[in-house]
Formats: sequence, structure tokens, C-alpha cells
Amino acid sequence: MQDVKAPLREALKTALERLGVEPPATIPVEPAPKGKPGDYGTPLPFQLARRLKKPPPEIARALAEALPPLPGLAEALPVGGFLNFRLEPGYLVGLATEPPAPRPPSGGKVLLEHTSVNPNKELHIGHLRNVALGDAMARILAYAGRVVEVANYIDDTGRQAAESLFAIARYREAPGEGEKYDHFAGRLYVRLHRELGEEGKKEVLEPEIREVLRRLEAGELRAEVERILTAQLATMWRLGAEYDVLLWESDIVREGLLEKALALLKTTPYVLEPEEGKYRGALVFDTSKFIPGLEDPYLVLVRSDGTATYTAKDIALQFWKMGLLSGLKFRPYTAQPSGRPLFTSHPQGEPMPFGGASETINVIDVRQSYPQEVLKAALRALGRDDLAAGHHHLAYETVLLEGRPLSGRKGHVVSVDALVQEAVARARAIVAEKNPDHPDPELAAEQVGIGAIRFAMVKAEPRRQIDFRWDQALSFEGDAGPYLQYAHARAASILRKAREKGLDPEAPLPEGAVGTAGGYEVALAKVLLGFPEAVEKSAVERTPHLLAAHLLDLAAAWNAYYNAKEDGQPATPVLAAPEGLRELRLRLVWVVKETLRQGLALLGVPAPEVM
RNA sequence: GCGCCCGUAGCUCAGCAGGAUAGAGCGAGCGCCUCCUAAGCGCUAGGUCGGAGGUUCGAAUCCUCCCGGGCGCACCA
Repeated sequence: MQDVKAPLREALKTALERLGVEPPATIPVEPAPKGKPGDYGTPLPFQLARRLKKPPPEIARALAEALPPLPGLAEALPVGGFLNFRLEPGYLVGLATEPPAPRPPSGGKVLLEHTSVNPNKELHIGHLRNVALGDAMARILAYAGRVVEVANYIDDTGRQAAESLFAIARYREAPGEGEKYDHFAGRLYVRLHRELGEEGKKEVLEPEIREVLRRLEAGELRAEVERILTAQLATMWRLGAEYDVLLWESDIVREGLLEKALALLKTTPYVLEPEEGKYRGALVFDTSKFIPGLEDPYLVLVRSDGTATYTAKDIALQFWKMGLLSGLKFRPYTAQPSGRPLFTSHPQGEPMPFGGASETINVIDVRQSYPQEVLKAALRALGRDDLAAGHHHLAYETVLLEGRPLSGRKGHVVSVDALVQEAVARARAIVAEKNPDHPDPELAAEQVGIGAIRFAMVKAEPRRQIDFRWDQALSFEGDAGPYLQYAHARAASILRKAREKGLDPEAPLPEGAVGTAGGYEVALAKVLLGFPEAVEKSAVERTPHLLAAHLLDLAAAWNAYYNAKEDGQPATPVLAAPEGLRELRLRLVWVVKETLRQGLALLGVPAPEVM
């Protein structure tokens, strides 16, 4: 797939030089709105009007005349103050006869952390948004040419893990028939909280919970945590999300990273131990220089009882991620469904080249914005403004369930496993209804169910609150994952039939084939050509929803092409088209299918060949 | 109180490093399977882009203020 805008920009730049005008840093070129003449256009004359003291239409005419010869350009049309370009159909379609390709990786490493669910209970739909966003973002960045490392942080020394493990030990219950271990742990966790709510229980049980916490910090209960983690990973994997490395909090502490981070910070004037006042005996970080406007800029890193806060551990982790600290050891953990190896930090591991990133992205909900700012502040306290600028918080709004906030205590939650099960069941019913002869209905049901869920989680702007509603999230019509999948399957079907007839969609086009292109092909090609830009924009702005929107456009353009009729007759048959045009159309179908496949892959949505 | 985010069609949302008559989906109405998958396509109806100022040749997009909603401002995890 070739860039259609770049040559136009180049030509405009040359024209400006010929007119003796200094070209602006970026020359805008956009598709012409429908109803306007030409295929692409630029508002450049408006921008130059003031400087040149000439009316825009006059500048547009002058630019048109000064344009160098340009392959594929049929006509340069001044339209009011715009300068539009009409391109030869064959040229335009020719640019779209190769599928898009990923960019080769280059530059520094981007360490993206997502999921990071407490290893104490099953995932719910709030976590789902994190996994879907993080996994899609990682794929998009890698495709756009970044070197990406995906980390999942395991908070194994937290209160929640301790409570679940304590509950499991206390109630001596076994998982129910077919009950996943994370659900089991979550169920007993809830039971424990009910008991803790009873009169006087908290005081009695608290020391025992603290003892579990101590053993967790010592790493004595790692196998117990892993049992829950393994069950959670099964859920992430079924969703199609994978990771490169697990980072255990207990390892960070045990390998002394926390101590090292605090030591680094203590060398700065911003970290102090007040001898009086409310922070007496604690180690605090004065953030006032970095986060202005706070009523109380002091942030506790180590409590007066000597225990470290989450913030302190997060800072240590951030320092490690950006190569300011070393000492973590790793070893292989397991193979993931795709075959991609998963590593884990481990006390008996070896040094491996994880971390040391120049850029970090934390996928975490918007309520964590302040702690994320603190991470930057800590980097700046060390004088590393460069690293602070390289840290990004991919903040997403929380998920509501049927209009109300999720609440584990009130039982107002839906687990990801239950959601997936329901989605696949609904998909199974629809596959049976729509395509009773499907060769592998179970595969299709799984792909469509997962696809619907994952697309629902990434199609909205991350900073918009999602109200999860069953009927909407599992909709198989309209702006939804299955719509894209259906478009893909339709294209795949044509390709399959073509190959049965002995045609090769990937074969080089015969001489003159692109010349047979008409308006339908041009319209489709123009949408296809927008794909690389959509991916890049998603990567730069760190949000998958832009790519999601483009894929919907592409699928719509393809469906419109597929259904085009003139006088009630199909206007764009592929296999029944005359030779030459048939090869061109087939080629375009192949490019559509490949583009959808790649785009869906970037969102973590499966692309069924048949559905 | 201070700070951040959101406010676009009846509902759910795109568009927001300023550009051409503001776009989808759902829902409503009408139409399209003797044609490569109708999970699709076409047409119709539906909008003072929360409000008011400002900047600009041009504002949904940038700035200011106001209104409405969400979130954050713990030696909690």
C-alpha cells in the first residue's frame, strides 16, 4: 500500500518554492468532501493568504499552475480557496493493490504495562477494559514500528492477595465442581469480608492476615499466588491477550530495588524526614516543585512504622523500567497460546534484558492519574526530565454496569469469564441460525463472541465512561466487532471461490488491469489508503479507538461496494466481471481482506474465514 | 474548596495539532436476496455541536467565564 498524500505534499512544496514562498512545516492534504470536485484537496491557500496579501482563490490558481508534473494527476482544481486534485482512477486504485505492511521496529524500547490485576480474585468487566486497551495498544505500537515490551505487574504483597490466601486457609473449602480457582479465591475473599464485618472479628483476624502478608513479602506463598494467577491468565489468554514478562512486587522488594530507589531519592532535596508535625518519623516526597497547586504537596513514601507505601514501590518499579535501577532476575514462566514465551521475575532467575525502556506506558484507570503524575515527579526529582516526558499514563474511565458503578460488595459485578461464556453462547446460536452448514461452528462462536467483547471495549475513546449493557456489548449488528468480522468473512469467501476456479488473487495484475478501474473501485481504494495513517495516529495518540473507527469505515465501504447495484443489477461482481476488471477487483478484495485481517489483529479481534 | 476529564441526533458514540453542506450505529418509516454469506445494502425523518463571550478569512475543534455530570485531592490498599 502506497502513500497517496506524500507525492501531493511534495508537489505542493515544489510549487511553493517555484513561487518563492517558504513552505510551512506540514502541508495539509485531506480527502475532498463528497460532493466536491477532486479526490484530495488542501486548504493551503487560506493559510498563505495573509502572508502573501492575496485572496485565497488567486493563490490556489497560482499554485495549480506552478505544480510540477505529477504521476497520476488528472487535474488540479482551484475550488474557491481550496486547491483540489483529481487523480486518475487507475493510478489511485493502483496504489491500493498491495496490502499494508508493518513498519520494521526501530528506536528505543517502549515498556507497556497492562492488566496488573490483584492476584486474589477473578477478573471483572472493569479489568476487561484494561486488558483490551493494553493489548490492542501494544499490538498497534509494534505494528507502527516501535520496539514494545509488555509487562504485567503482579501485586503479590498486597492486602488483597493476603486476604484471599488467608480466606482459603481459614475456610478449608475446596473449589466447587468446575469452579475456576480465581473464582474460588474471590468467593472466599468475599466470605472473609462478610465475616470481618461481624462484631469484633476484625481485631481477632487482623493479626492472622498480617502474618499472611509477612509470609507473602518473604516469598513463602508464591505457589499459592501462582495458582490464582494461572487461573486469571487463562482468562486473558482466551481473550487473546499475551505478555512478555510478569513483574512480581515481592521480587522488586526482595532484590532491593525499593531500597535503591529510596536511596536515590534521598540524595535529592525533595525527599525528607520531618522531625515534627503530622509527618514526623515518615519519609516524605515534597512534590510542590513538580506538581504545583496541591494543598498538601507532601507524599508519604515510608510510613512512620517503617513500611513502604504503594507509591514508593511504584516509583522503584518505574525507575527499574527506565533503566535507573537493575538487579531483577528472570526465568521462563510458560508458553502462551500463540507460542510466545512468557517470562517472570524470580529470585532464582538470571539477569535478562527486560526493562531499560526509554518510554513507558501504564494502562490504568483515570482514578490513578495523581499517582502516575507522582512517578513523573520522582523522575524529575532525579533531574531526568527526559524520562519523565517519556512516561505516559493511558488513562481510561471506569466501566459502569447497566448505568451503575461496579461494586463487588453489592454483588453488582460481572466476571469476564461469565461475560465470555454468555457472548460465545449467543454467538453460537446466531451461527447455527445464519449458517447451519458452518464447517466449524464452535470456532466461529468463539471468534465472534470474543470479537464482540473486545471491540466493544476499544471502540470508545478511553476517557469516556463506558456503560456496559449486555444487549449493546453483545450486539452482532451495526458498529460492532461482528460487523467487521462479517465483512472479512465475506471477502474471504470470494477469495475462496476464486481459488477454486483456479484464479490467484495475489498474482501480479495483467497489463492494463488498473485502467479498468471505475468510480466504485476508486471509492473503495481511497478508504483502503487511509489505513496506515489510522494506525499511526492510534499509535501516536495512544488510543486504539481511532483505528477501530477506521476499520468500521473500511468495512462499510467494502459492504457498500459489495452491494452496489445499478438498475437492480449487481454493479460490482468480482468473479463474473470481464477479464482484466475481474483480476483487478479480485486483487482489491484480497487487499480489503488482508487490511481487515491486520486491522482486526491489532485490536485483538479474531478474523474468521467463515462465519 | 482546588485540580483533571466528559457534555455533539430520542439512545450509544465518531469527528476536536481550526478548514469545504457536522458523520455512524441503535431505535422509527420505506425499499433490496432468480446476484460472489441479508451478521449486509440503499433511501427518509431526526442536530441553536451544554450556554455566553472572545480569537480567526474560517470554530464542534483554540481561549475565558458559567451550567450539568464523573473522578481525584489519606502515614487506605
